[in-house]
Amino acid sequence: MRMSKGVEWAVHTLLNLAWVDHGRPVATAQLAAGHDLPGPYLHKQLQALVRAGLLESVPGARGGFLLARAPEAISMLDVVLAIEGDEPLFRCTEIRQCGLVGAECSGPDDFALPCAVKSALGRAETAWREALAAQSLADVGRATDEHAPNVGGAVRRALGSD
Amino acid sequence: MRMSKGVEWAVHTLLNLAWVDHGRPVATAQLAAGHDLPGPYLHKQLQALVRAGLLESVPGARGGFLLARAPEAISMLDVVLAIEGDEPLFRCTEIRQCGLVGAECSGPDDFALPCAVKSALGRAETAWREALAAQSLADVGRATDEHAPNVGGAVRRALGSD
DNA sequence: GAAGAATTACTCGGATACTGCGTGTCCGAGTGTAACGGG
DNA sequence: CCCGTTACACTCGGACACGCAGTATCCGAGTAATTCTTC
Repeated sequence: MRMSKGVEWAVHTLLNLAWVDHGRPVATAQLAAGHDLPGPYLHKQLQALVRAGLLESVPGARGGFLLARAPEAISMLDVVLAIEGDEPLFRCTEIRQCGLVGAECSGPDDFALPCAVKSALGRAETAWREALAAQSLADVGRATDEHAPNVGGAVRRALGSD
Repeated sequence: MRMSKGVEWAVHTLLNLAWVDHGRPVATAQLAAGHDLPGPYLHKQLQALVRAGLLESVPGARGGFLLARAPEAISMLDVVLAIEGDEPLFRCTEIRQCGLVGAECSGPDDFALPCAVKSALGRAETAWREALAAQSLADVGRATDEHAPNVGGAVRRALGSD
């Protein structure tokens, strides 16, 4: 149960696009070179971000990708769900109703309420999602600017020159 | 990034052991029949719970497994880590230091502090772990007893007869 | 010199192979039980 | 009748195949810029 590395790539790429911030789109090859990532695979992740509505794609010569919304309106949860999909971490298969134990539970209301295991794990997952939703791309960028003020300029030098 | 189904099996099996609660161990075949699970694979998960210190194994004839601690002392986090391993969901590969952007960041302190992306995702993971650690096996069992009082007796009838 | 059309080069988009982990299974080592024989 | 020994059956423990999702890659469709021709 480990998160796909595409999430890390997506967040850094979105941050780079927020830093560059000229009206022109940036091509996949430029974004990949920025962090030495395999271009075709990064391209696949960027497509997922477009489908999720986080990026705008510009086709044709001198095309590329640019942010579809302001960095304040993009949460970490949006990025994770765009890459990983919106399926829950824990999916209950209702084994409580199977086997000898399930057969012994003949009462009509024994399974009326949700499975307590599912509820317990679900509460933890809700806390995780809320913590992700509470942090925006702008927050992460601001934290980086405060801790390492040179990074923003480095991104503009590496990707801003066209 | 979905959780292994072994987690669901482990929690239900631990709950069943807590309900049965006679001093004698319960064999894998009995536990598997309780929820119609594939015995050999459940056995593999139970071994992981033994390695994590949640179960005691009793070898030999009429052997099996029994809880190593009281249900109040077993948290949902213990179970998840025992099955899934204690590696973090998000592992930072420090791509911020790679590629053109990393090369432009020549400042000595640009990478001194932790990556902001890692910190942001890590905060969410901490919230998830804390929510899991706050719920014990006894809590889940109590919730089931309140919602479906017949389940405990059903487990004892299905697994308690030896 | 300016306008229009054809060409060109570059980009995104989806469809296609490969690898690692989760899933499922099996057999051997070890131990407690039970039966058996002797005192 | 009681005790020691032997054989046994059952259990756990780790090692061995299979399938699917993540990983990595490629080529085709589409578009904007460019260039050439014509007026």
